[in-house]
Amino acid sequence: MKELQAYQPSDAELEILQVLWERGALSVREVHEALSQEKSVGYTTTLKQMQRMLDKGVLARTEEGKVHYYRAVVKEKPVKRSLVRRLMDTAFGGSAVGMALHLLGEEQPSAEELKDLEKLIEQMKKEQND
Amino acid sequence: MKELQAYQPSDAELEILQVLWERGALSVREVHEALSQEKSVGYTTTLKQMQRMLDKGVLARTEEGKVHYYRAVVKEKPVKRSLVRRLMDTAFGGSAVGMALHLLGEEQPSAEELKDLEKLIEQMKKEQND
DNA sequence: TTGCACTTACGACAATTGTCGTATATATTT
DNA sequence: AAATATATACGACAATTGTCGTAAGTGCAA
Repeated sequence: MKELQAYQPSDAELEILQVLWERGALSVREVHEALSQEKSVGYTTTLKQMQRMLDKGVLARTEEGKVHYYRAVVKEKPVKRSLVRRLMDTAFGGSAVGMALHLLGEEQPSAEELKDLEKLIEQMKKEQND
Repeated sequence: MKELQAYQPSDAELEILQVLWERGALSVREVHEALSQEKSVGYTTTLKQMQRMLDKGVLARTEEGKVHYYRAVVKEKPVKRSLVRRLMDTAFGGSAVGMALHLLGEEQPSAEELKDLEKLIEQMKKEQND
């Protein structure tokens, strides 16, 4: 049985969510400023995207004077999980390890990161023997 | 400087590519049969997708009687790499390890897979000291 | 030679996306 | 109160996607 299809944000939506997940409730202006650091885009473009996300129920907002403050309704973890899962399913035959190997093969992790990885693996080995 | 945007197949396109990467040059019928195992979709839908991919230069074909045989022009590795990278950049701040950790935290790998992972990590540790 | 059976070619459609321009409403400043 | 900023609301557009229906071509079987 396939999962009910989870919410899959588009690229532009994900960028906006990313900002809101990190910084909480923000005005369109604030989100727009944040996005502008990364790319060039019109204010009304960001506004429109956020309004559409509001319609979809992905964002919620509260009004304060003439400014509207938006916040993410969808949770970061599950959304990212579903994004990763889709790619994992179509491109890596559903194998998390396969995808992880592919990822790790791409770049040299720092000593710090290697330690995290080893710790995780240790833990997984232990769980294996339960 | 950002990379030139690489080809990013849509979901349906990726499914088709997946079949062709695995099995080489196939007729539309054959691809359609393969896809039908996974989901319900009309023959002409698959045909249309493949024709569009031909237009884009993503696929190439040779005619043989009335049947056309299609093959992938784009390479599996780079395409997957770019797909993973996009998600990694937008959802995991560009950290491969961050994404890998997220992935591995999701499911219990088999003993076999754990071994692969450990081997990879050993290798990376060695490279670190070069 | 007629006519299935099967293939490709084409066109159409609705939904989604990314982008804006323009209009309107509302504060804030003179 | 009038003018100036600044926010939001709305509508539009082109491109992409996923899906088909229908037409037209081709070759083999009866």
